[in-house]
This record gives sequence, C-alpha cells and structure tokens, in this order.
Amino acid sequence: MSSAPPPPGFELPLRLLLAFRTIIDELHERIALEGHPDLRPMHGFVFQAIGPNGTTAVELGRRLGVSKQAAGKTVETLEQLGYVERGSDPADARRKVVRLTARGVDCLVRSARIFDELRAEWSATLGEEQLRQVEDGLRRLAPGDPFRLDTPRWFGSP
Amino acid sequence: MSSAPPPPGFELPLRLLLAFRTIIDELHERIALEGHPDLRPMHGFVFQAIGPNGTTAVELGRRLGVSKQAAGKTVETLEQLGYVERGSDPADARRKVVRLTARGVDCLVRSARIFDELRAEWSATLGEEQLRQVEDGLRRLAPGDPFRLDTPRWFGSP
DNA sequence: CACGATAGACAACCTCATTGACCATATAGA
DNA sequence: TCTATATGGTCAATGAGGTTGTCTATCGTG
Repeated sequence: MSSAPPPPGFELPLRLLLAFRTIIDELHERIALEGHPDLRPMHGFVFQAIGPNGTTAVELGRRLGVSKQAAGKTVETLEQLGYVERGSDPADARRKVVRLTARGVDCLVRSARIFDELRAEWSATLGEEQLRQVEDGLRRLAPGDPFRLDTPRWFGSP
Repeated sequence: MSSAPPPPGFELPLRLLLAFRTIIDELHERIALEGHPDLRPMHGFVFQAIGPNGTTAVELGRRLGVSKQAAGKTVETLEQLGYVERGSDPADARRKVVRLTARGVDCLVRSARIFDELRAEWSATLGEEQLRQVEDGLRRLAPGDPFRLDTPRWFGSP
C-alpha cells in the first residue's frame, strides 16, 4: 500500500518535461528521415494552429499567444520553406488566408502517423493499462484544451 | 480489456507539456506570494544548475547548454535581482564563483516545499496509487537524469 | 620560463519577440 | 446612405537573449 516514501515533488514536473522532449525529439528525428529535415519543435504547433481549413495571421497569433506581427513573420518563414501559402479571401478583402501547402499537409499527416506509432511503442513498453492510467492522470491533472500553443514564448523573460 | 479505442497519439505529448506548464505556473504563482514575484520559469533551472556550492559562468553555460557569454549575462541579471552574488576564488584568480545569496537559497527551499505540497495535492486528486503509476510510467518512458538543463534553449530556432 | 589552455569581459551581430503607428476594408447605427 | 468604429495586415523602432570573435589575465605543464 504505497509504503515506500514518495519521491520528491520536483521529480514529476521534470519527468513531464523530459518525456515531452523525448517524444518531440523522436518525432523530429523520424520525420526528418521522411523528407522534412527543416522542421523545428515549434513548427508542429504552428501547423496544428493553422489547421486543415486555413486561418489568418491575426487568428494564428491569438491561438499561439503571440502578437499578430510575430505570427505574420512566422508565416513568412514557413512560406519560404514551402509549408504554407497565402491567398486572398474573396469574401473579405482584408483577410489573407494562410493555408498549408501539399507539403505542409504531408507533414501533418506524417506527424499524426508517427505519433500513433510512438504511442503504440509506449503501449508495448508500459502495457496499455498503465499507459491509459498515465493519460487519464494527466487529463485530470491538466484538464482543458491541450492545444495551448503559446509555449514557445512562455519560457523567456517578460 | 481496454476495449475503448486508444486516444490519438498526439494527445499524450500535448498533455505532458500542458501538465508541466500547469505545475510550473502554479509554483510561480505561489512562490510569488511568498516574496519572489520576479522569477521566471527558467530561473529555477539556473538555480539548480548553480547548486549549493556555487559554480562559474563557464561551467554554468555548459550545464545550461548555452555559451559562457550568455550564462554570464544571465548571472548578471540574477545578480541585479539579488538572487546570486559573485566572489573571487582565492585558489584561482581567473575564476569568479557564482553563489546563491540567502535570498536565492530561500527561493530554492521554498520551491522544494511547494513542489512537495503540489505533489500531495495531486496525490489527493488521483490517489497515491495512480500518481505512482504516472511517475513510474514517465520514468520508464523517459529514463535518465531528469536534470537536463538545456531546455530553455531547446525551443527556439537554430 | 615559455607555451598552450582556461576564465572572464567587451563588442558586433542575429533572431524573435514586443509596441506603436498607419492604411485598407468591413460592419453597424444615426 | 454616410459616418463611426472595429478589424486585418504591414512597416518601423525597440528590447531581450542568444551567438561568434577577440582580447586580457591567469593557471598548469613542459
């Protein structure tokens, strides 16, 4: 009955971060082998924030938790890398819709597949039961929309 | 059992990051109320990297995975905030030893206590059994030293 | 004692975020 | 309809934090 002393409280957050980094690093290692070597950890968040239907720089900034100018610059970078493209919205001449290119969609699809493969490997390592315990525990510790995308900025100073 | 379909593979990493952020944000909210309102998430890593015996800017840079100049600037910032102080090493006139001040040590002690309090709250929420399942699962998914301190730099672009 | 290695400081630069300002366009109300 | 306001996008200036390159002082080794 849990007779062993509990681990120090700082271990769990460090393990959470280390596990996250391990997974993301593994993802990028594999997706680099599949033709996307230029991606950075942050870019996956941006692709998810753009979504399959496209978005605008302002809305992207809101989702990422950064200013619209910063979001615009990120879009410009990803446009040069060939992952997104900008078009005009016929229904609103102010909006410039940012959409994933075929290459961007390919990246999203591969990411989703690799994440599923990685989960299958964790399931094999831990057993499906314990993995679900972990996932359920994290859902209860950190409820809400997991797509809080303002993390890149979060570390730095005010 | 486990007859329900597994969640998509990308949920776990997002939950890991969200849980980490939730914990760190909670820590900083509480430690701000105890007299340390100026701390940033990264500073805890720096304090841990300095350690109880002090260190130098070069060694700090190695542990944090940044250049010695960047480490020096961080030390300068923390010195102005009153968390560290620089002294000379009588055994080596080149070295300028960075040590935590009483205020810095106070911060480390309070952090450890608050982390333990937070863990007790998670234990009450999940039950000690499931919390240990989570911790054990993370240890197996991400083994090794949890004190990898090069995270602050990890997010950005190269 | 001379030489290479190390610790630290200074300067220039880069990247990425910020705020402020400005223009074009859409929308709501008198 | 015409005007006021809100919204989307861009440009400019700024600041934080990182980098590399260079320089000096000091240590350790031959």
